[in-house]
Amino acid sequence: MNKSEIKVIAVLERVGGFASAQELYQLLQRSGESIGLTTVYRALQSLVSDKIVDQLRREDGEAIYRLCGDTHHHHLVCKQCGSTVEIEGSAIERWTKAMAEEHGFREVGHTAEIFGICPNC
Amino acid sequence: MNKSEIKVIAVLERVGGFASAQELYQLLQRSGESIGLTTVYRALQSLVSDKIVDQLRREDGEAIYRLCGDTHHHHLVCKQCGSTVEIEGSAIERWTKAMAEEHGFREVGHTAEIFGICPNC
DNA sequence: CCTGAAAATGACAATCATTTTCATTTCAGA
DNA sequence: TCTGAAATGAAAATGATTGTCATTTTCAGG
Ligand SMILES: [Zn+2]
Ligand SMILES: [Zn+2]
Ligand SMILES: [Zn+2]
Ligand SMILES: [Zn+2]
Repeated sequence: MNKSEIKVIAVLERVGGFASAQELYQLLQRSGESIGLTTVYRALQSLVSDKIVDQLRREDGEAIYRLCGDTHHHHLVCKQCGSTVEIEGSAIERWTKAMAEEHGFREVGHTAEIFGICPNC
Repeated sequence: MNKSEIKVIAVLERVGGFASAQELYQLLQRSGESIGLTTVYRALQSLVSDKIVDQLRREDGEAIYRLCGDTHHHHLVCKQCGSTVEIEGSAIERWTKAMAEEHGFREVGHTAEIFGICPNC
């Protein structure tokens, strides 16, 4: 965990939700931090692989990031405005286990995401 | 529904699942069709807005497309050798519906994939 | 304090999917 | 046949993301 990653975490805390790398870069610039765009990207990559931030995609394909809670969860994402809800996924956990057992797979993990249009849109 | 859109639908039928615009373009070229990449993109845009084709995003942000109404299934993928098994996902369908209803989302779809290590590896 | 190796940084260039431009071709209808 | 709107596609532009590489910072051992 280096200096840049700390700065990125701090700005993500201020944002309190999803933001793109470019947006985070702008925010850091405006708040007087000296940090390059490349470094913002690198810090985000590192934080994602350490599971400290979540990465998703806007409808246009741009990556967006936010601090992630530590509990395992899944996402319900609005296709229009990008707002997300963290949802309960015990059904998926059971499904994963059942399918893995049925086909003899070990060390299984899964990805699951629901997308649709939210009540506000 | 013009000539290009028909060609794109035909190749999507042959593919039988998700494919990117670039992949569809390659396939059309190889099968001797004369069609430009720009036109493939335009046809896909039009088909998406007519709800004939579903659009979503790969993990890297590239857009992928499939015909609506394809028989829907999920994949169990080996992390080592890449072999895949198509698996049944009615549990996921129910989960999707329940979560969407609970949060007031409309027009929902989902992605779900299990990865692990297969019996041969 | 030094000192040098390793890690971090950031300006800049490269990549690549997607969109825009614009000149040309098609083609339905008068 | 004539005409204009729609379709087409090559080429250029766009924009997020990644790669490169020279420079700077960090820091453990002497
Ligand atoms: Zn999360
Ligand atoms: Zn919404
Ligand atoms: Zn395997
Ligand atoms: Zn399903």
